[in-house]
Amino acid sequence: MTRRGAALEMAVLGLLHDAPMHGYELRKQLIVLLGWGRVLSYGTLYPALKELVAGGFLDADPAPGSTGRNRIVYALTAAGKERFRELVDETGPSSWDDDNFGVHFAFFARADSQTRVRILEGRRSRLEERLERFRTSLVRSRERRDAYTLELQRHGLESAEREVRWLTELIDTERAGAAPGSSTRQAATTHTSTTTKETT
Amino acid sequence: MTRRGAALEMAVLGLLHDAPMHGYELRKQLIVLLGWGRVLSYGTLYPALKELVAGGFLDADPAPGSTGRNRIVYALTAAGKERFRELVDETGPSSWDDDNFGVHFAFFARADSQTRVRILEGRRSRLEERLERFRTSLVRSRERRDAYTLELQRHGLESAEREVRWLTELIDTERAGAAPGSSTRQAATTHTSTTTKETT
DNA sequence: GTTAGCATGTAAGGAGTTACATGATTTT
DNA sequence: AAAATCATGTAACTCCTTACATGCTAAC
Repeated sequence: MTRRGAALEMAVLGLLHDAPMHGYELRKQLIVLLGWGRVLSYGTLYPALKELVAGGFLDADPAPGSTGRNRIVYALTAAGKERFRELVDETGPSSWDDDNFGVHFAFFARADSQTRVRILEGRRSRLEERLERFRTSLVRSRERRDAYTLELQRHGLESAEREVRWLTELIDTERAGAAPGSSTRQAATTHTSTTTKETT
Repeated sequence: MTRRGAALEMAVLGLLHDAPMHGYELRKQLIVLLGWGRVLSYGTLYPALKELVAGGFLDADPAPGSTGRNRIVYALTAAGKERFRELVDETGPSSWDDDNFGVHFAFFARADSQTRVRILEGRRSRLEERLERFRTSLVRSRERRDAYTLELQRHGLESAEREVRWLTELIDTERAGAAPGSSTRQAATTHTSTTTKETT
């Protein structure tokens, strides 16, 4: 029970809940799912899958499909679905960690409104705490800081404040009983039209 | 030569370049220096210091000062100053990594303008690459995504775009031969006045 | 005089990466 | 038939955290 990254566990279970997949495909989906610009490596994924199989959350079937190659298709077991539900319903500190918040958000559609609000609020207070501590330490030590250090801190502060405002908006929307992005914005695809160079 | 976190190494050398310090104090400074809301632990810091001493970059003096307690004050050696200079002048990919960029930026005042521009541009292209890949993958798979997934991705995209704009502004400022924050903005402390709730 | 905070360290382990090893399938 | 890319895995190593162990000093 080596506690293999809770975020990864939840993401894997959530994706396989939608549709069974083999590891290679799963990895690509995982990378897209969250802002994870970082590449999730096989050295992380395969051992994690192995453990989930050992724990009885996944079934591993040597794919009989398509061309009969050596792929292994993973699918959620009943225990896996139950485990995913537990994770989705979790509203403790672990759900608003830097690492876990993104995954929880990605599967918000599976949670009920109360859960969503609790997680969003938890996340917001965590950020506000950090912000507060940061501001105080800035005030305490403003001697001898050059323009670049100041700019770095100003930018950090601004980003964090923006994040807090984003969360506040989401909380308000949620309380009003609506889905995000339904009012003002066009959701995600305003840009995509230009710059479609395929430099792979 | 275990390659102990380049970011930590540079931050330690940079801070001790300004003023000798003992580990406990150093840790607090390190946490403030960057947006590091995360707590840098002693289990990371002390072994790192040990290694820098072993490498000849730091001198460790049992503090004879103040009350004669058991503190160890670290100071840069000549080799340490040289090493720091190397790190400051470095403009390769390592200088625009997620992990290292912040530290390099924090010590920008020590680098010359050319170095600064190179690092800023490197950082920007790295972010733009990521953005491009992200946008393409969004277009490729817009089926079956609920409002929350879309909102998460929209927000991620927006943050990254904002970051790129920030870098562009800095590059322009740098090319014009000015320091950041000198034109429009008031640098860092515009907020601090409101919201001073002390809910610890 | 005891609690809080200063100060230094070590051991174990968690969460991941890189590099390697291997082979099947598809594309050129 | 060669090259690309699909696909699965392991071993070694990195960087960091948590938890522990120790003792000194300041404040209440």
